[in-house]
Amino acid sequence: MRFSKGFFPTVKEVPSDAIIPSHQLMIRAGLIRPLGAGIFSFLPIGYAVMKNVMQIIREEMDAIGGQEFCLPALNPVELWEESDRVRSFGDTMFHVKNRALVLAPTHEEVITSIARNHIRSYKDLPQIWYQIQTKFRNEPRPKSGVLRGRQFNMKDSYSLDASQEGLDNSYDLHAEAYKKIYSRCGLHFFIVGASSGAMGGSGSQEFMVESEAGEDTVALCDSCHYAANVEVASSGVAPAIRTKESHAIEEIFTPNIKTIDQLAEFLKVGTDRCAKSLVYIGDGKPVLIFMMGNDQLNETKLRTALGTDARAAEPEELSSLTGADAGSIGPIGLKANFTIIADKRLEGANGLISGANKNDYHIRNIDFNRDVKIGSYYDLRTVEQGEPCLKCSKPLRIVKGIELGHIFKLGTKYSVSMKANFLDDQGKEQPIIMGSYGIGLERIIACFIEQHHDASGIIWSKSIAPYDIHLICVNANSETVVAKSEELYRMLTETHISVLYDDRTNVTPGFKFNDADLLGMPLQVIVGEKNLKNNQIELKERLTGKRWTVAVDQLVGEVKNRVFGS
RNA sequence: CGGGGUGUAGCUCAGCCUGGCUAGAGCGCUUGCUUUGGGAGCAAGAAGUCGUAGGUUCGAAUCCUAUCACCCCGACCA
Repeated sequence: MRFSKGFFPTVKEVPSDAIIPSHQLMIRAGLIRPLGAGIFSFLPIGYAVMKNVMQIIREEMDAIGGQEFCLPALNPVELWEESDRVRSFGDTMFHVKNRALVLAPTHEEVITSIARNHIRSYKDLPQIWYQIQTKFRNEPRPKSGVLRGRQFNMKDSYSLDASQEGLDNSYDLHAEAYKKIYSRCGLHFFIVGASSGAMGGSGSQEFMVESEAGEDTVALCDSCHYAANVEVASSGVAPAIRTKESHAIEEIFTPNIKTIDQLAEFLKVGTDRCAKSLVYIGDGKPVLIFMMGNDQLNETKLRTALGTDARAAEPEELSSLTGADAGSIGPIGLKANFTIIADKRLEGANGLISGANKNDYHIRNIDFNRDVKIGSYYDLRTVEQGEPCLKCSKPLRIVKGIELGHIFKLGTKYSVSMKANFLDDQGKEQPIIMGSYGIGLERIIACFIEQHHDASGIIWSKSIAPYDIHLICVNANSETVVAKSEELYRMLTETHISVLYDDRTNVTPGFKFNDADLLGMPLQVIVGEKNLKNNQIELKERLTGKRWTVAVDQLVGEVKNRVFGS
């Protein structure tokens, strides 16, 4: 493509409302333009990258036996009522005003509908069905450029199996395909165990990249590569000590002591001797939760432990249920009947200090085995930076991550609610066992740029670069330089190398060099007067900035090696 | 949905607090000449309903009210 004929709207100035590097560079290099909040146009160079990513995805999906569909984005709302997801998506789903239609945020329903109409027998299974298609989600707050948009492209696939083992196999195939896809795109990623959450099902993993712009928080071990969303992460942090002797409990006057830190300071003890009390309401019933010292309660873990949603109690509820305000609540002398649970770290501990359920008083020497009826101990705490890894004891890092993909073992949630059944080899009707697997295309591109850029611009990998090489005609006024540039453009193009050819006559060399660095093709071929006099052409590797020259007649061979070599 | 911020030329922004002549700058754009290895020089030129609507005033980009859009923080995020 000739630069002079193409549409490459590069901009020098950083757009004012782009904060993260990928957003700034995608606009500056002319990949995208915003149309509304969370809505972007992909311009030719951005779409070229998108198509390359799609190609990699298609190859890897086809390699595991996937079949590509193109499903409608417009769906009858009735379909979504069958799975009860009109309610569960709520305001996140776009509804069409003048028809009973919705814009699909994902496609489990459509897939299940096709399956129930056509899958009859276990002999029709397994199937892997995928598509690359636009999704619509009414995000309350779009942000970070294309990372969180209201309309975006997703590769979504669905596995249909006759057995749990079949699902496990389809799931593993996807996990392997996803690793290949991200690796081929040039992304540094990691895999985390995730909570299967409201999707239901038995297993789920997220593919993530580490990034300050991320919306998830992850505990990572750099040594053994343990990785988990903090919603589910655990560490090998030491439990509370149990001393040999358990002294009798004793009430102590602690005026105006509200926090664990104040309490530990006042009594000159470590925070690990303090049992922090939290009151939650789950299913309308009060729950008293004990955490060691300043450990933070993890509400996702609490929800899992209780098997129900729970909320923190209001201040008025605290005093009516316990007899004290926050800061003086404890296990002994409660007014109401509580379910009492505690973090595993406190299991069987004694010599603990906790509130007396009387303002300005605490109780010491509490023995959880002797003095408190603990319903159960659960892992309820939020892992913190530097705690030892559960597997290898090396310190954990807590980082922000961007979710690039998510794989789910759905099970029979949709096949049961939507009646997608098959006859097994006993002639018995069974619900199809499903899996669901998603990859965000825009996120791959934005995350790639987050990981591969410098002060001058983007640094594409060969695999997804919009063009293989950037050919620069430095001196557009020199007939010999222009003639040689034109000749090389023709020769390289004939060799099936995709060339972005900067043939502009009206800009200075510096302008072309800066555009080339901004656009970020892996290899630059620079045709200039000085080198051409010596029958030489200059090459520049974008990643390293390394420059070298080759003889004119060896140029095409050298470029071919670079582009097609490993 | 709560909190904060911003809307002035294609882009980045100044002017607003303290109302007052014909609304500015840099970059970009058009034309001509010069220039040509890291975002060129000179000259001439085009380009803005100051987000929108209403109000106050002799007079509003500027003050007031409403509204819309966008950005940031939070809530939310199968």
